Amino acid sequence: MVDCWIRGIRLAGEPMESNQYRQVRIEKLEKLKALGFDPYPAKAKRTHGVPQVVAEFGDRTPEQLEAEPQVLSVMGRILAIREMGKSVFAHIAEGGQRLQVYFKKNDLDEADARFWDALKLFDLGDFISVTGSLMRTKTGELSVRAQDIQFLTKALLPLPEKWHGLQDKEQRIRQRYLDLATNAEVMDTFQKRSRILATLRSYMVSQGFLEVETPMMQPIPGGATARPFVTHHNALDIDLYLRIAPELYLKRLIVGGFERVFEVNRSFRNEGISQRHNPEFTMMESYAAGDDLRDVMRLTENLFNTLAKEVMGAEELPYGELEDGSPRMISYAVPFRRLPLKDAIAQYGNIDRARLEDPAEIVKLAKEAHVEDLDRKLPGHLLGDLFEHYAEKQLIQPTFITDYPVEMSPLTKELPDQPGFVDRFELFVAGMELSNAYSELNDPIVQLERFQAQIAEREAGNDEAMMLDQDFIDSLEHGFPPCGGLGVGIDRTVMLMTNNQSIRDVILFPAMRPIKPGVAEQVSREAAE
RNA sequence: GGGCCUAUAGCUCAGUCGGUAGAGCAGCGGCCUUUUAAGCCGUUGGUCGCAGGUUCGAGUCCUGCUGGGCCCA
Repeated sequence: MVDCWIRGIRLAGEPMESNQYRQVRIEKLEKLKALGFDPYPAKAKRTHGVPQVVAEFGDRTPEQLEAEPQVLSVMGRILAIREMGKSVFAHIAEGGQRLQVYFKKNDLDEADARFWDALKLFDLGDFISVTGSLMRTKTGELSVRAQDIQFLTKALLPLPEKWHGLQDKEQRIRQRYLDLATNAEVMDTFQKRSRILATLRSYMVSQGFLEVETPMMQPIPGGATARPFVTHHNALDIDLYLRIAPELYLKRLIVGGFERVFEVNRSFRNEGISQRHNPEFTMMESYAAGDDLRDVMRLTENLFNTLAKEVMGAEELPYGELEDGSPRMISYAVPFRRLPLKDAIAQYGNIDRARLEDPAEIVKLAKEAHVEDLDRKLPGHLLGDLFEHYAEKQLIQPTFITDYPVEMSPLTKELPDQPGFVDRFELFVAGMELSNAYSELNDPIVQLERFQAQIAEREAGNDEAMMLDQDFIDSLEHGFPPCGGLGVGIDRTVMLMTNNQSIRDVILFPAMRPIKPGVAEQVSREAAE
């Protein structure tokens, strides 16, 4: 059978390399057993985690460690072993941090030399727990001087190279565990991602929002213009769509009387994969009754400012490089710049602002910009295309783009003084759309008209246009108060904060093509039987 | 969808003009009781992504396929 991988998971195939490494390690495993070690015990002896040891004792001097001995037990995966006759140095890692262990033959307990013999059976990748006192070597490195060893797990397959780590981009994603185990900056990115999410949640809660959960499988996908994934519920015998946004359900909660809610979870869009797009991605959406777009802007800029300061420790963070190779700095100082969409096109496209008021001129400009599907699109759509073409990539410092055409925004309240345009912003940073927010449309009659315009678009061939959700309209008819809604792309936020240029660097298991599609189908069929 | 690049040992990478497949790390056998990309001596390990073609001879040239990366509409 051939190997078959889906999103990094090997579904079926030959046993992993039956090579010399595996064979040798199985023999060592047997020898460990013969010495009386359980190669896979259930519980590790541990008084401290490695990060904890580094944090608590990292600044102790050799004298302090001698005057006040710290005896502790730590567990970790062996990442390096340096044998020196009757001394052995090793680095163990846990939680993304390393600690040196010093095994000196005379220091080890057990007169029968069991530990010393076992040491020779350790491989890179094995887990051990070590008990001993903290010391500093003569080069000053904090180390555990081992007296007692507990063997925890035998690894049968080798880790990637210790110095370069795993480089092959494909393999790093398909076998993310090896990437995490050997590339410290990868572990760091994902630890920061976790802290960003925790900080985001506490910030939203501090602003009076309640976290809620709404369906990820929806009978009518809504809240965005995108092609959905379809799945099937057997017992109900209905097709369901993986949600493209939680919006319409969160709004129902506002109708129900929740005042401020937010949700952080995955949405799914059946579109291409790129450096900035993964078919499933994480979004935070929030709805605040009584707020308008100005309130949402303040919420948003303070959110990013808080993330930068609390997680990364600075208001100004590097993202990518300038042409001369120096880091490009992004400032999250508030307030962020505000710029209406048409002004952005005029400014960055070097276009006479007056032309953007004339539909015929807009079509002409769109032709010059080589916009696709020109005849199918309304002037409002073309403005969106022109913005993408001329302005988007140049919006480096955080900028709220405002005053969007209504055609691009079926769920947003119209601006009273600007017919055809709505009270919406998108936040751009480093040329990326980070966030999208509306003064929510709460007039059920206008909302129904907007849906009908969407249906007309769908019939004209735009399969990303919205479907009619009558229950959502019904909910609006029961009274939906003025409301400020916000969506924040979490993956892209993590990219910015951690200075990663690809969304795949901030998603643990991004979508990937199976290596053998034919076999994948066969395997899943067999599994289903 | 189009263009460019890429796939060689478990990992990181060389491989010249087409002429017997290489190094470092890792592994294995030794030496070494404060090393840290430890060092020293010896040594195992290859379906050169897959399938064709050209050639006396292909890792190398050509075609197709597959996976991955980058750029463009």
